[in-house]
Amino acid sequence: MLAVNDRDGAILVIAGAGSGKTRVLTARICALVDSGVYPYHILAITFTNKAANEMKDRILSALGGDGAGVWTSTFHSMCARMLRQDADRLGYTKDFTIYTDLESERVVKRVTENIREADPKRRASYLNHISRAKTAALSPAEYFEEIKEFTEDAKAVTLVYSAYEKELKESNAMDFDDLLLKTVQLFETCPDVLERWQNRFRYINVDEFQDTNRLQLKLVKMLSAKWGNVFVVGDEDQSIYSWRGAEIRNILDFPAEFPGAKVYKLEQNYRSTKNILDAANNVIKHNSARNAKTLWSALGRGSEVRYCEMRSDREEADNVMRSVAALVAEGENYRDMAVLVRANSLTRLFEEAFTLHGIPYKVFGGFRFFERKEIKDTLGYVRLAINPSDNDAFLRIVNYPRRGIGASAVAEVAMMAARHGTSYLEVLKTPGLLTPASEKKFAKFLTVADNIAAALGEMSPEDFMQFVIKESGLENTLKMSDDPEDRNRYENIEGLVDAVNNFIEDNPEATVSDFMQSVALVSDTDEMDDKNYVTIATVHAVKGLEFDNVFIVGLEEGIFPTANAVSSGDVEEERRLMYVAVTRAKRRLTVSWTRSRFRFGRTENNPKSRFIYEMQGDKPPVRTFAPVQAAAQKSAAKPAFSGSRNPLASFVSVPQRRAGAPALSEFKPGVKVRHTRFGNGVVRDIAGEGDGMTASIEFDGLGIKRFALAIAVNSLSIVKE
DNA sequence: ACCGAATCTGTTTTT
DNA sequence: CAGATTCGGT
Repeated sequence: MLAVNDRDGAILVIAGAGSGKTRVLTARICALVDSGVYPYHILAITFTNKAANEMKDRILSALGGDGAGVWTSTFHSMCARMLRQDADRLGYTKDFTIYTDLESERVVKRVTENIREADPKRRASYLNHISRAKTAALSPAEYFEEIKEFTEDAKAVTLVYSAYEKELKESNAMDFDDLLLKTVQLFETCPDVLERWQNRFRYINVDEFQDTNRLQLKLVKMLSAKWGNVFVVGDEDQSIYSWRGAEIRNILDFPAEFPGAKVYKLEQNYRSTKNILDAANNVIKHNSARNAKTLWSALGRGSEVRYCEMRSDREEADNVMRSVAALVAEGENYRDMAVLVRANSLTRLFEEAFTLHGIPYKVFGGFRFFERKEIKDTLGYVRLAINPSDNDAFLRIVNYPRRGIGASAVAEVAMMAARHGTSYLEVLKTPGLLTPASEKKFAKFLTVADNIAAALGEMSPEDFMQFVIKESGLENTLKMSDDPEDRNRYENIEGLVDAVNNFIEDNPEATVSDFMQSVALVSDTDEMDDKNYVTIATVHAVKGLEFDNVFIVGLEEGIFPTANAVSSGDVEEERRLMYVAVTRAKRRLTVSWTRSRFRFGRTENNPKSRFIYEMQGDKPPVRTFAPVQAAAQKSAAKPAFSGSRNPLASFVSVPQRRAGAPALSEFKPGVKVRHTRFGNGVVRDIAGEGDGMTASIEFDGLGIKRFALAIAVNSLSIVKE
């Protein structure tokens, strides 16, 4: 291919959906190496860690050991790695903590309480402003000048921003935007560092360029300034992160930014059948901010797109569940199916329907393992051991588990820390700063923190993690607790040890510190694997992925496009999102909407999405597949199977058991159980055996539901009396 | 300091 | 509706 063999200079490849973007990038890198470029001099930046790893694997299998020198990573991981090396040049230590937005939110919340002008309710807005300011590389004072004319609370925003910055700096911490911003600043203030990296990265390759922001563009420009070899791939029609600061301009203006750049277009789609592609093209052509291009496919027409109008959200979930079962009956695999939603909250009914009928699934987008409170709390101890200045970690764990330390005691520490310009932990360590009564209160905690910090350098990551769980007192507290939720929490914490193990297995040289960094930067899709389950995900989470069978659900005005987009009149990004959703499908696409949906405690009746009309194009309205009404009603009253004669059992594949899941033999009539979604229940009846074993469980206020135990066991625990 | 009950509120997407 | 926050009682 032309683009691939064009070695030097700036090159932009506009690559339509399914046109083999990643393949082009990999082929390009292999071609570079073949032409004599040292792999060591090649940088490849992707959007997710998973994509980075996949690319690395592909390069390795194409080039063998030679490929190992190519550096593949995301912007954020790359910056974190660079900053670790030279953090001291910016006044941080190498052990700086990466604050995810959860931490940022906590900081803003705390900071807001001490600022008279600030309204605690506008937290989200402040965070937004801070991110925008950083992405524009503006200090609080500079940002104030920018916004003062049209922002009512510009003063408050500025105060919160600068207090936030102070907190982070004092905690030796950086947020996501800082990772990019501080790297740019490092390059600006330390030309020697920049030159070192320029000499290393002589060929820079960037995937998903349409989703880069200003700082990322700046980084690319700085790094490539010496050699001028930049190869970027992207598609403005798939730009779906403008709300996070991504600039479509980066790709549209690439030729202007990099004079002499060559531009290639890839318009052949190798992924989807013609019917699916027509639908995608029909949707996207309604957008104006784009370089017109039309994807074409050499594949056949394939199945018609299915349009399903449902009466209710439950019926919609039921319909998808049935379709999945039917497809599996035809020989399709769960792993080749995806249910795509606009918002996380819409996944719920699908989870319920799938659980109820024994269809294995995984949800991506939304709450992640590492965001669970108990996990965050446990990691708080690790954070404080690695970075003793991390005040947010201190506040998180100082009274968890309960040590009788309340707000007033903590306030005393905060005051002394401010007065003496030290970290909270340092206040505890310095004799005489606190009243004797407080000092006594904190003594236990201080010992724990000291012991954990001492253990950090002495133990293997795995032993250290175990030690933290014990020493912190979490093990005792949670194991002693009679709240069944706590048992679950403890199991999750134990899962953390597994996570550390897995990480060390993949990176034998890695330290706990490396693990912590990876935790902050993992994304949902990084966890995807090839096990046999249906993917339930937000459209954002499946960018770059493909599935044979795709269901796009909830296609109603106000949902997809969202109410916000509709009222602000800014529907183009929603349309690109729809385009991304449609183009995930290879062979079969089903879209559905419903006339009534239960949301926020009330029933909504929204008209079907404008995207439905657009998809259908000039073709006569495509036949709408009505739900099987009679059957749907019946099924709502009764599970689709009963006893051991489970018609699904023959093709249900059993997912991997969650660690600590109860043995199937533990389920007997009369046993009390807890389901992660349905709550507490009692087993009424058991039928079948082995993997085909099913249980009827009566839930408080929800009636009796029947489960395929081998699958549902992951969501069930036995409640011990 | 801590617990539970009453009350409020917010609901798009995430490296 | 569910999660967070506030409040009042111990």
